[in-house]
Amino acid sequence: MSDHQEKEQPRRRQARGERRIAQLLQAAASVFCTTGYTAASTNAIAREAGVSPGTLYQFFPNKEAIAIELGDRLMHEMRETYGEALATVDPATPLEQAIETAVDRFIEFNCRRPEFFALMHGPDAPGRIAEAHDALHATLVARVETLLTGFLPDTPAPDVHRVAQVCLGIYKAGLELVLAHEGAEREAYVQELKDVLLRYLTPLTHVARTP
Amino acid sequence: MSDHQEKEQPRRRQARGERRIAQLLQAAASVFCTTGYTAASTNAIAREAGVSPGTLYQFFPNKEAIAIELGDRLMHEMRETYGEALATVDPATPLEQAIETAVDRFIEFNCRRPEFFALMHGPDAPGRIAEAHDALHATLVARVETLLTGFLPDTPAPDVHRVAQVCLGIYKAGLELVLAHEGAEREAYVQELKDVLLRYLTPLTHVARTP
DNA sequence: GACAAACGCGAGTGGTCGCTCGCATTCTGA
DNA sequence: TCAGAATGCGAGCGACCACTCGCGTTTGTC
Repeated sequence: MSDHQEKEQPRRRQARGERRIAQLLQAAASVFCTTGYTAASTNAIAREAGVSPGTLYQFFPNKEAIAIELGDRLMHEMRETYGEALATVDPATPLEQAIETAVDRFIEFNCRRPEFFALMHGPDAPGRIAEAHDALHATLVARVETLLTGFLPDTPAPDVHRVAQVCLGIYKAGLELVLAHEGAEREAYVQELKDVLLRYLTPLTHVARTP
Repeated sequence: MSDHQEKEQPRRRQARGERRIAQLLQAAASVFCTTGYTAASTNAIAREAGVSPGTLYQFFPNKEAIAIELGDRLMHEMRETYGEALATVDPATPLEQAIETAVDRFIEFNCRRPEFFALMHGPDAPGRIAEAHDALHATLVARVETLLTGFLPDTPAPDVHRVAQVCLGIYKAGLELVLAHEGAEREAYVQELKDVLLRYLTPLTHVARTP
């Protein structure tokens, strides 16, 4: 039991290889973004990156691994950029400001990296990607739940869970509308999204506020 | 210019043929529902229907035509069941009741025919299906807009348009949650959906209500 | 400079899918 | 009864896709 090397020993990479990987991931992001994961062909990704199919498979064992690595890097960039974006809000701040901050941050990230939405909310997701998606969703639900618990202290847990799910659904729907528009129109949809969430949640806090 | 027959002269069908078509469409609905349009293979549809691939192509010229015909029948059934579901609401009825009725009707239909959601909100849609989807969406937006105009008489048209889009986005998000749950939990999500819409729209009517 | 390893290529392989074709069977109408 | 049309079959065709392989090129190391 001493010699089982679980997975690939990571091949020694030259600087050129790392550059190629970044290039390929950028091409993959572009292709995934326009065609979705399933419809994207590895040949198309290689062509977009200006390399041959064989070169692509020098750095990724299969198509899924490309999406996995891209997803991992996006997730890492997200955490790096915002830290625990939602965790910094404490119940002392008004609900309106909490929504404002959270929505602005996530919208900004999704506008800057549209491939994140394409990968995560895309309909076609093979094994590991679907897992990653579910994991992220579960994390977000849990985070929103703890946040909501601060605002709705007397609401029973199952209800909080449901409200969190609804909030994320609303956010996703709003994000789609936001990404589909530009400039001033986009800003207007962002504001609508905030309004929807605020008006949905405000009455819940009032009900819970009992002396 | 007298003899160009634009499209197919509809072949004379026997009763057996009509039965096969219904059988194939039901199989297609099942397969589309579980795998989505693109991932669904015509062979799988034929197998599900218990016939050979050749038989399938006796009745449909290609894979897209299957989805088109299925979509058409679903649309027809929807109109037949609910008539102009949203048109029957007049501004005299309270907003709450209007939302109640519209949401209940559409939710019921989508629960009874889940393939409708799979076809319409599925990510993969080739030419004509995407067109049908866009047409349906445009119709719904227009309908919701006229409804909203009754409740928000003083709101400018672009704002009404945006609000209608947001309402449909919320509905779609809610529908996904509803379809993902069963029984009492499902009912709870239906109620949340109604609450979201009502709370989102109510302040708009108050603002517009000027003496 | 020499050797090995990493990089790069693109034709090729196996598999799947949409769809066809030749032929057999069943039904319709006279 | 019988010709012709509709129905039914399933092996197979062409296209495409994920992925491989053999071989040539570049890079790091001594």
